[in-house]
Amino acid sequence: MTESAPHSTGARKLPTPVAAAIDRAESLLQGQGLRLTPVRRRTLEILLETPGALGAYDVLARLAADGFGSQPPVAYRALDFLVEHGLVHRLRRINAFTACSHPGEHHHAAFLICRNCKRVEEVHAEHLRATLVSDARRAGFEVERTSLEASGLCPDCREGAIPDGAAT
Amino acid sequence: MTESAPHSTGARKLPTPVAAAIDRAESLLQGQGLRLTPVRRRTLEILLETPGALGAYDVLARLAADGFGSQPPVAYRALDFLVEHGLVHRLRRINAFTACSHPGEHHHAAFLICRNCKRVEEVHAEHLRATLVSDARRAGFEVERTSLEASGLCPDCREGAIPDGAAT
DNA sequence: TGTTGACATGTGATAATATAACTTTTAGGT
DNA sequence: ACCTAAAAGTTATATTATCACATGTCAACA
Ligand SMILES: [Zn+2]
Ligand SMILES: [Zn+2]
Ligand SMILES: [Zn+2]
Ligand SMILES: [Zn+2]
Repeated sequence: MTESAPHSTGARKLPTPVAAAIDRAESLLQGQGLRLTPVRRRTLEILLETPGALGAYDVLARLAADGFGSQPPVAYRALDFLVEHGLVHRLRRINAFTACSHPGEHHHAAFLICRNCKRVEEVHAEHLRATLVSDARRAGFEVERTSLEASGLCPDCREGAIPDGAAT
Repeated sequence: MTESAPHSTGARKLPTPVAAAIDRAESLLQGQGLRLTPVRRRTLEILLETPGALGAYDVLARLAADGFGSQPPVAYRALDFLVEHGLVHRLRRINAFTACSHPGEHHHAAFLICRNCKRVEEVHAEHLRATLVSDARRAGFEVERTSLEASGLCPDCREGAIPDGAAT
């Protein structure tokens, strides 16, 4: 129900990147006694198949089209689960979700969101996070979670791009 | 309509911190040919009077109570204007707004948001921003705006605090 | 094997956040 | 006084997110 990407090599055993990511996700979860149920699996696939980020309702529409429930909690529950277990990230600047590009590595990431084509790049941000945590500690504040996001223009969109608009 | 904070010294000329901030804001705007109209002024006051952050609808309710319009665009327009001109920051993790604590200095800030008491601390983040911008440039991405936010526990809330919950 | 309990899913209703489109008012310049 | 542009008001609607409760699935185990 989710095949695509034929190869020029006769080899048709090679899993697509999406399938590989799903397998990896499944192992990760099983190692923690958690289940990648059908809705969750399909939700992750949907995000993996998408270059940019998707809103919860975009995900929901695709899930419903595949025969899953069509009410918001269906999408939000799957998304929340995947976020909680590090397979998906939530982008607060744009109220959207994107598949993690290196799951299972217990990482902290920052996100570069193209305002033109909506593509999202996940970059490592251990150092950013560490700096923020230590700045915070200096103020007596104990950091639990962070949102490190930037919007701007991706490499492909930098030419012929419209200026900008409002503030930070 | 917005007085409070009596002093023990007989001096009653000293402006409150809020009034001072309003004056500063007004000068800053006038210097750019912009107007701090009544709704905008009151909106800024409301945020300045609040230790934490307020949602747009909280602001709206207060504005309406003061005789301004009671429909969402009234609040959103004032808030957007203030954000655009650096007097207010928008917190995307919590869909809320907070007065800038050092306006007019063309700064980039990060925000520490207490999940317990909702208080918000604004910290300088020129270095964080610079790091992110340069990490991004290395990926060919041109940063225009950033959201650097953390949630956790403020100094006052660290004792007797409930553990935590979900993921980043 | 049947019961039970935890987890997962489905659904309807509603809350919370945000914007669009249009009208009226206001502040300033001529 | 008249005109114009910006601001404020208002109605309606779009978008995002959660609550509450019913139903289904599955494995532990009596
Ligand atoms: Zn990731
Ligand atoms: Zn782009
Ligand atoms: Zn500030
Ligand atoms: Zn606190």
